[in-house]
Amino acid sequence: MAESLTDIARKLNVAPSTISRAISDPSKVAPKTRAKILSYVEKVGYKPNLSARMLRMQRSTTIGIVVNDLSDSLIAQAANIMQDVAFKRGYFPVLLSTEESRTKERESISRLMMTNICGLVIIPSSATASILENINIPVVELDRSTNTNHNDEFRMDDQAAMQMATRYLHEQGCKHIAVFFGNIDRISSFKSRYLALNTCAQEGLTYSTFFVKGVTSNELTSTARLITNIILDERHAATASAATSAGGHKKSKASADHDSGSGNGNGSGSGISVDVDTKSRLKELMLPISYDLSKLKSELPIDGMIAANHSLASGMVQGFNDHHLPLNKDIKLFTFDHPDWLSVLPEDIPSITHPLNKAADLAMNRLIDRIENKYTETVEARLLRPQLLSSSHIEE
Amino acid sequence: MAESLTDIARKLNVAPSTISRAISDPSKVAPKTRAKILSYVEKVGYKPNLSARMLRMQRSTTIGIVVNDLSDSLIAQAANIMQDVAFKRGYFPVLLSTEESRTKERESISRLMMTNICGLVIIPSSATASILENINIPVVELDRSTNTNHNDEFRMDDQAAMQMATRYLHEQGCKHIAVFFGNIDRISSFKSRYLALNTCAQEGLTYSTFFVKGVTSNELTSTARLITNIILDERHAATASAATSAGGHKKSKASADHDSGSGNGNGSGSGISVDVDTKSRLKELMLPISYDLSKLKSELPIDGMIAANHSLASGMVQGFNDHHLPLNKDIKLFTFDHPDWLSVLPEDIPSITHPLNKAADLAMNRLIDRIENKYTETVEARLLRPQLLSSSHIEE
DNA sequence: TTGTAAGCGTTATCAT
DNA sequence: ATGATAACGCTTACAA
Repeated sequence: MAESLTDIARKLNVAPSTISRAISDPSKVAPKTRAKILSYVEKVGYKPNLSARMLRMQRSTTIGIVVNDLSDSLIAQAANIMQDVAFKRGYFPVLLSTEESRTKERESISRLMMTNICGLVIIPSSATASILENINIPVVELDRSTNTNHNDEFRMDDQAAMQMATRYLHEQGCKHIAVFFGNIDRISSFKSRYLALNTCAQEGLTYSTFFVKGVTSNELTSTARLITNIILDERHAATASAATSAGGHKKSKASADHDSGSGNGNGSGSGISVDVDTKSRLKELMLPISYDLSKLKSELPIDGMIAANHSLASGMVQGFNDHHLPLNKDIKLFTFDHPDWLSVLPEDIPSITHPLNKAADLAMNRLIDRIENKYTETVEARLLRPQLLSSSHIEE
Repeated sequence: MAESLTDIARKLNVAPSTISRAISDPSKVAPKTRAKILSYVEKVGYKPNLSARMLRMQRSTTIGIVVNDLSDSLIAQAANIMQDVAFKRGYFPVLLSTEESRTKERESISRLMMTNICGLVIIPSSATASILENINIPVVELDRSTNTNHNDEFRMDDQAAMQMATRYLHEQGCKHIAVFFGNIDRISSFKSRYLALNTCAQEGLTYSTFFVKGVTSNELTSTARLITNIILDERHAATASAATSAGGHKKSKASADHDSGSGNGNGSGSGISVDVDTKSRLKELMLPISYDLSKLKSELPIDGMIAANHSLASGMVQGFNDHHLPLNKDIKLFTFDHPDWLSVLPEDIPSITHPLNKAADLAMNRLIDRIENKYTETVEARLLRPQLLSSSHIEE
């Protein structure tokens, strides 16, 4: 068994309190005894019992970090940074991932509260507000918002980001842009990005919004892929009908599944086929926010696509690969989040860097400032400016 | 403040011990009082103080999980799985990431010990063995090994994996394969994969091994990229000189294009004049394990490349992109780990799936079995069979 | 400067 | 079936 403070006190013939002082407040003990104690403590590798200390002091140095999805490398990096900051400032971070599950979120927070955490950084979901209702420790919201204005918040300036995205595509000469979102009712960042779109009127630019079904990152990706395939099919059908529609093009894996059902139906020339079939298929893939398919087939074919996060972007890219279409040629792509895998693509995809690392740093530092009462202003929602990353647009 | 058990006892006019029993051992209390207590407890949302409980019971249900790199999505997924298993079996997982830093590893483990963890799953480094020396709780090693035979171990069967890799490339008609490793002295999986290579003699197949410098994933990637660029330069120079057979040292100009055009690769500097220069540059990029450059320039040009993990693979792919070379055409690529980003590439790269998720599940379950004395056999090193993933090789 | 003693919130062992 | 009591290891007045 590990030695306790009292054990050591007996061994050295001093009072337990002396040992305690020697460790925590060296000035309050005679240098000589202090040296004796510390050397012995060092020798036997004494580790104070944190449970006892926390119980006695009625406070802990444990900070909870609750994130939505650790498999997301952006989030994982942010988590790392927060752990670092916490460590450096003398706190002990406890990291939990909810996988976008409310049940898990509830369990995790509940369990964290039992362990006497002294603060919490959380990437909230729409369920978080009610879970946090009776919590009386400092909380900081990262990346998303509960919209309660109860806590400090650090996240990207979605409006600025969307502005950059649309302006960029506008400059590239795009006319009609498809924008992919996830569930805007569940995830605040999708919502704010969607709302931002309304402020992004660019001359001669129109948008089609797609609300992709799915909760997890993987679900978003595969659904986005399917939708992209449908869009590319549509486009192909449209251009092909202008010329002669010569059978189907070559597709691989994923597009094969969804095609098997429709089998290109009544294809055989005759302008734009699809219609009913495509419509119903699209409906299945999207959230029940009405989308007017006719937009998709307006005179202006889609020549730009924006993914509101990197999971959606991954699906888009896979869709283009399925069609053996080069990225950024006929249709310009643009993605939020600047995911790692961009570096491995043969073509550049312009992107908005998500300043999540910076936000994470600020969030953890703010939390600790709150804990230590070094920051006592009213709550603040800090929006971090994103950055446009693109080989053909190095300004900013 | 949160209510304590004693507070509740006072409110209900019962002894604290009765409350405690009502919660933890319902059979030991009268159904009537039990109901009264539980309903009240429910109402006020009583949360037991875990510090006090741990202090009293001299044990905890906290399990430490120490991983090397959370930004690695494979690792992050494994961490998730372990957290799940732990939760489901009534334990509380605490996740920490070391970023391959020994200091952090030491700190993390030390801190975990103070919090009274009852078990530990760790992805060990070469420093772990000494850190764990005086630990007397169950430990399970995941993915890598301390080679101490003190703990249960769950990881991939590296030998089988390397066999699959080389056999596959052999079947594809490769003759001379470059194999990229990281630091084999620091990371056991690199070592075992390297050692496995010796058992992989395939008829008419030769290997050149590259030990890539770097600790973090990013470092490995960027160094691997540079080395790949050099290899491709060499190859280009070789074929060019063969074609013109100008029997001279004209190769230097060959690589000029990609250097200027390759965008953000942190500049491989000015034109490449092979031999001396290349040799010294290669040396800088690789660990001081002697490598005979002449092999690289033997009659057999490299026609296959194996990356011993996905960070190295990422660098390779970027190298090919820098040269605007299609993957898998003249040089077949092969990677360990089956990283996510493969799905986003236009070309398939065959890969070995790392059965880390399975291993993580087994590891956490074994740990808890040890904690609960449900498993008392001597330590076991379980090697999990990897799987070959390739579009042109669906067997296995 | 150091020792003494009380108490943090639990649970286990007794006694009732 | 329940209540009283001690103890887990530590910190912190307060006393010496």
